[in-house]
Amino acid sequence: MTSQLEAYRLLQAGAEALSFVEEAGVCVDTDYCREELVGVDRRLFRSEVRLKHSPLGKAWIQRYGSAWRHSSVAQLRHILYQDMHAQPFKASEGGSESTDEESLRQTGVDGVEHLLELRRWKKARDVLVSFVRYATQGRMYPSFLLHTVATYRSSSADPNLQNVPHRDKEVMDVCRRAIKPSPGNLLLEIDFSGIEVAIAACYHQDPTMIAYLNDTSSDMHGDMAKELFLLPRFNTPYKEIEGWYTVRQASKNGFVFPEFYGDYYINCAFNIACSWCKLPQNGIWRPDQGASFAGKPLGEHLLSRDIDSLDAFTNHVQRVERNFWERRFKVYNQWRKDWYASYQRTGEFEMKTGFRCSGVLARNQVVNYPVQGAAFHVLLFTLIKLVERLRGMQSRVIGEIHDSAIIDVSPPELDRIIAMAQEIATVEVPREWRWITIPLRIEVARSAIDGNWAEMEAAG
DNA sequence: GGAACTCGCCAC
DNA sequence: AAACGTGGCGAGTTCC
Repeated sequence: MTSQLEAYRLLQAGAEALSFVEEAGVCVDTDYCREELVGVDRRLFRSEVRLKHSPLGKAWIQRYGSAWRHSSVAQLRHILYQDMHAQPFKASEGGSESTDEESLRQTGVDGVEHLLELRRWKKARDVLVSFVRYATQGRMYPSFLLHTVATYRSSSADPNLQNVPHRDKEVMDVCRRAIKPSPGNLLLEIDFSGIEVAIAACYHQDPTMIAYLNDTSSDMHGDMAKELFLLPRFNTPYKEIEGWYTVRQASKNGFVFPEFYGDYYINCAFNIACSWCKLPQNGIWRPDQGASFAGKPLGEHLLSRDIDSLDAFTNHVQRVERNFWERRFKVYNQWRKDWYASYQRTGEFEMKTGFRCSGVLARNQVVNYPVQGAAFHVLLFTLIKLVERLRGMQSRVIGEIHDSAIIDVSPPELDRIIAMAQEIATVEVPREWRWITIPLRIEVARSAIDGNWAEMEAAG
């Protein structure tokens, strides 16, 4: 078992390595930011005009006049739930009626789509403005901290380089085009794929999970997708069927990962029904909408197996969940129970990397912290070694996002750095930590020379 | 005029 | 029994 002293040494070396990362800084194209802000502002203006002329906007201005602010959730709450008598869909953390994206869509009020569009581009605007604000002579210097997070992960600030938009393709493009390699260089991103799932397996040693992780031809998310959506058998491989990727993603992001984090079937069923099947709308189960698979909407696949309501789907997901934890991954499930019981007895637990957690923690925290923390420590170890070995070279590690490192690479050094990263991740990490019993894999992506962070291609 | 709070939302 | 884990940040708002 790794000792607390080793944990301390990892933090010490990590802090030193990250100080070099901070010193290197990130190249940012402020001319691009300023130009792009013109277009973003134009989008914002157009959406604001549309909102003003919608029923929602009219009601808003009628009550607040020139004091109306589309960014004021307090005003919005009043308009939606008092003046327009919309049905609150859920409460926020503090107990008031929520005005988040899901809640706005659920109201069905005419005009919320313009407000959501405003929020989307406001986010992009905030990112570009912060880049301009933090840039000095074409570089900015985000902080990477190791002492702020309960799980012993890192955080980033001023600006936060760990939450630059990615999933929304359009917004991602606008924001990440601003981040560049140094002149003549390229950006390289080294990413540990599925690291949290692999690290979790090092704790629970579930044979079914280990088999999935060792057999690259198996596909856990694909198997779960078939079960979740009751997909029929086909003569052709699933991956050749239209919509397979979407269905698999729905299963992964709507069921498997939420279950790993501690969510449960009622939420999963509802989210999948809303986000992927576009169900239920106004309480009516409409199987003809949403993502489709083999030319048929997912709702129809479900209907053909007698799932004709949200209740029926929820019951089905409950059965899938039982099968998931009580049969498929029962050893994993037993580990969660034992791990939590041990915490309840002792009031503390220790991560595989030697970090100790104590205090009043909820069950989900107790189960998640050791995985989240140790997974990050694998990245931190890799980053420390990379920073060490890049001394005397031209390339610099310039950032880190929990399971990936970003490097500003001088082209002649590219192949050497990729080989270095492969060696560290797949040989040196498991040699340092014998408890790593699952093979670790990295994915490498690169930009063009003088490219940007929005246009990354697989490399290595 | 600033501290502290809530809310929404981006990342992993 | 409980019910998605960890952060940072901007805007609005309230309080002192």
